[in-house]
This record gives sequence, C-alpha cells and structure tokens, in this order.
Amino acid sequence: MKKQLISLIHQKLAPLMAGYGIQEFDFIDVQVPPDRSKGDFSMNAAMKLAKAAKCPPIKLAQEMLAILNEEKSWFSKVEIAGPGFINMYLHDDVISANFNQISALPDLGLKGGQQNETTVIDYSSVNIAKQMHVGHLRSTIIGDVLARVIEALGNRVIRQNHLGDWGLPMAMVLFKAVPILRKAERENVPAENLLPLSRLEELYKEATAECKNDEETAKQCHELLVRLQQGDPQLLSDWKKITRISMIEVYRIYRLLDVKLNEENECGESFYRDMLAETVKEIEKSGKLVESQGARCVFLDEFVSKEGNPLPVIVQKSDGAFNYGTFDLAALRYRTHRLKAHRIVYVTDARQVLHFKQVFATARICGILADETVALEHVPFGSILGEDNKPLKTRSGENVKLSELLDEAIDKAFQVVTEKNAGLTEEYRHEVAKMVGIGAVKYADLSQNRNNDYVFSFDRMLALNGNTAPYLQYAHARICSIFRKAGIDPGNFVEKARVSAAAERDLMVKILEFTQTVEQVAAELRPHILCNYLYELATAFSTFYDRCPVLAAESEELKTSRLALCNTTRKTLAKGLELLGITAPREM
RNA sequence: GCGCUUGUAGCUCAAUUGGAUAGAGCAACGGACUUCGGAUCCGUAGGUUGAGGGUUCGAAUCCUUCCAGGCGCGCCA
Repeated sequence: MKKQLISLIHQKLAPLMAGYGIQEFDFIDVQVPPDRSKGDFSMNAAMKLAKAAKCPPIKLAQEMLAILNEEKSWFSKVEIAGPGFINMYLHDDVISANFNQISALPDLGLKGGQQNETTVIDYSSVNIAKQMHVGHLRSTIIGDVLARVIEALGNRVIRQNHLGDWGLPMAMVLFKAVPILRKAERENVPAENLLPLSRLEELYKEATAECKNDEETAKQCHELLVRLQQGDPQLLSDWKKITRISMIEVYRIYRLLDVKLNEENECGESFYRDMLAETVKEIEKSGKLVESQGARCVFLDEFVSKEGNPLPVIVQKSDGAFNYGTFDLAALRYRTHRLKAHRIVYVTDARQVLHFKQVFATARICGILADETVALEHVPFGSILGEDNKPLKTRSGENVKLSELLDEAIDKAFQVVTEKNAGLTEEYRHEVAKMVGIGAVKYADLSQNRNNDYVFSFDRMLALNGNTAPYLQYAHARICSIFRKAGIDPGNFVEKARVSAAAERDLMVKILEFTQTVEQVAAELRPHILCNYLYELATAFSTFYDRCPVLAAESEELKTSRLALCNTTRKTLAKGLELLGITAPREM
C-alpha cells in the first residue's frame, strides 16, 4: 500500500516540482506518524525540498496540499501540520480493499518486490571438536533468520557454514586424538566409542594447556597443521572421522533449534584448501604482497598498529601454513566467481569487525572479487552475558553448553504450559513446551538490537506478556481457538473484511505494514525490527479481540468480516514467526 | 596509545536512519468480565536521552571535547 501511495504522490506532484526545477523524486517518501491521530501517513518532502526549490517549506506544503486534496478516491482528509508536514488520512474503503488484496495472496505479498539477487550468508560457523555453546547461539539464529527473510522476498540464498576445521585448533585435537584412533583400529572398535564429542573437546583443552607450557608440543602441533594442510593421507582420514563425529551432535542441535543448515551447507575452511595457494598467487599478481618477518602479508594504510605502523593482513605464515584471513579471502573469491553472489553476509560476533574490515579491504585492493559491485556486509553482534554482567559461563567458569541451556528452557516452558493449561494431553504439552521454550530463547535474542550485549534470563524470556515469544504464540493460539469453536477450517477461509470499528482498522493497517517490515529487515539485517512489528501486531489483535466480538457479532456479515480479519492476522503472525524460525502452536 | 562499540523512565528495551508532544513491557497505582482462552484489555504516574559545546526550520540520532563501561589491535580463529 505504501509503495502505491508513494507512486501516486509522485505522479501527482511531478509537474509542480518540475516547475521548481526539481527532477529527482527520491525525496518522496511517506512514514507513519508517531501518533495515530495525525493520519495514516505523513510526508516531510516540503521541508526537505525547501532549500532546493528556494521556497519556504510552508508555501511548498500548501501547494502540495492543494494538489493532493484533489485525490478524493484515496484520501478522506489531507492537512498541513507543524513546520510543513503533510498528514494524509485514508478512506476506510481504501484500507479494506488493500487488506483484502493482501489477504488473498499466498505469501501475503512478500514476493511482490521481485529482488532476484543471489545472497551468500555465512553463519553459525561451528568449530570441529567443540560442543556448541552459548557463543554459537547468536550467529546461528540471527543468520538463520536473515537467510529466511532474504529468501522469502524472492532471492536465491546460499547458506554457508564456515566450519572451523582446518586451523591450529584442529591440529591440536589431532595431535591428541591420533594415538586413540590407532588404538580404536587395533582393538577394532568404532572411533566414536573412544572419541565421543565430549572427549574430543577435552583433548582440545588438554592440548591447548600443553602447548602453553611446552614449546616442543606447540611446535609439533604447528608441524602437524602444515602436514595436514599439505594433504597427508592418514591425517586426512583421521581428520574426516573427527569431523563427522563432531557434526552429528551439531545437527542434533540445529534440528532442535529448527535451523536450516545441512551437510550441503558445510563449506568450512578445509573446503578452500586447494584454493589457498592460488589466492595468495592472485594477491601476488596485484603487487600488494609483502614479505615481513618471514610471513607474507598485505599492508593496509588505513589500519594502524599499536606502534603506529600500517597493520598487516597475514596471508601465509612464516612456516608456510595459511591462517584465517586467507580462508576468508579464498571464500570471497569462490563466492563471487563460482557462486555468483551479489551480496555476501557474514554473521559473527562484534570482536571480528576489524578482521572483516581488513579482509574486505584486502579483497578489493588485490582484485580478489569477480565483481566489484558485490556487497560485502559484516553483521556483528554483542555477547550474551550472565546475571553478573560478564560473558555467560557456568559456575566453574566453563562455557554453557547449548544443549543443556535449551533443555532447561524446554523444561521451564513445560512447567508453565502445565500450569496454564493442564487440560492438554501430556504428549501435546511436551510438544508445545518445545515450541515455547525454544521460541522464547530465540525471540529473546532476536528481539533486541543485535549491536548490544544482553543478559540471559529465563524468567524474562518466558514471561507471558510484554515483547516475548509466548505472548505472540498466545495471540496466535487464541485466533486458532476462535476458528475451532466456529467449526471452520481457517486454511480454507477466503471471505473478505471491511472496516466497521477503529480497532479493526488499526489491525488492518498494521497487517498492511508486514511486507515493508520484512524488506527493511533484509536491507538492514536487523531481525529485531520484525520482532517489534509482530509484537505491535499481536497487541493490535489483542485490543481488537477485547473490543470486537467475533463469533457473537451483531450480524452474520460482521462475523464473516471479522473472521476474515482474524484469519489474515493468524497468517501474518504465523509467517512472521516462521521467518524468525519460531513455531506457533494452535493450542497452548 | 590507537581504533571500534555502548550509555534513553527504578529495571529490560524501542524510536521508521535528521522529523512532530522520545514510545513499549516489567515493577507501582487505578479501572474493565452474566461474550469468542484474564497467558487479556484500558488508564495514571514515571525523562535535562551520561555531561558540555556546535551544525539547522528541527538532534537521542550528525560534528566536537570530556566522563563511564565493553571489545579489538602480526603469524589463534
């Protein structure tokens, strides 16, 4: 609706603006005023243009007003407010008509924009031989939402799980694990029996400790890494075994979280192993490669070290091994040349901002990218903190395992569901507890501006009111309940609605904002915008629900109209939650 | 030291990227049910947007100087 309105205004005002010598029309935009009493939309173009048109904003606004006032089919009223805002009030029929049009579309009009870009999203990026812990949560769920959102708007999305499987940590695990693998072979027992993921993680910790205290061990690990990266067949086979053992557990968590990552999305560091040398050669060709203290680097003037010297990006270490910057550069090459990405999005924590700035700058300077117009976007996010305002850890100082955290959320949700709705079967309560518990954890994370750190609190995220997942799920369940009571299948309900009360109108207007909200999330890569929207939608519904009886409406027509409104609200809520990777139960 | 980032109601967070009287939830107080799920709705109160200065029709948002927290800065990822 907003787009149509903008194009209408554009068309109407073009001659006037041409008279002022203004041909560019980007300035024509409308926004929802802060206060409903100021109309459905407002426009500040008069103020923005006053300078270019050399005309006082009020005069310009008056001239615009005169033209817009002729448009009787859309506006019931247009008026000037403040220093030159133009406030527009739409006819109820316009709202209803737009609403019915959107309602009839299978995807609520999400694909209407036809974006058709290829976007690569790099997220989750778990490490091999490490159990998933809270540190992996944000990248995994934020990335998953961004992928769903961009995909839903009609783009091709390629999800990439950039596994940490080819660096020094991997070498340290191998250093400890190889003897155990040999033992397993001698005794003819499956490797995973002797080396479950938890054991692998212990080995990694032991190795780190040993390397710290013993230079000889550290040296051996570095050598082992070089051998692995050079393709030692036995090491490769061991490496593969460990990777698979590790990923089985990761996929169990992905399924629990309802995150859309599979084996086909695995494109870890090791994937680029044969492209690393090539990538360095490519950099060498650009003339930017410099040898420094035995390492091969690219120096970037815009980044300065502690001592005030230009900061290097190391592309090849002095021992010949490659490190993470090279993996990222090789990945950029692959993603632009082979995957033909128009946009590449990296979802990692905020500590890596400098790293990605350097990688992006290096790629551009050294001509690594197939297409210079490709958008490279780092999506940083803050940390998850404990009640003590420090990064969340267990009492003993360990990382909190994701698996345990999620189980606890589900347990707590089960208690709440049982308390609130003991009438449901136990089996169904368990199902709902999963949707509510996981939904709460995800929503608590997603609903906040990702820049900030946040304090993890089960109590707050499982609260039944306020901006939480259970509140949204509850609104959805109430709508389903109406249809159940009426004996109508909402999936086949195709009636139309029209405005007869203020609460209905407000709800319709809110629903009409859905597509533009999703588009905004895709553009800004900030899921909390969608959360805020859904919360407002659920609130608008709750108000409507309180004031407008549906099944007991005064007339059959009114009942049908309100059912139609309920149904589209239900679809919008469910779709919005689905984009957030959250399931909305029919009963809870 | 340099760089990035954050600071908004007692608490947890928003604010359409420079727009109108800075909005929600929790907590507090007061209302609403012989109706569809009260896990609800409506209202009251609560603010020098960390502090100062600047830019302009207009600043939480941009520039600048401070204050306070978090993070990063050559062979870990």
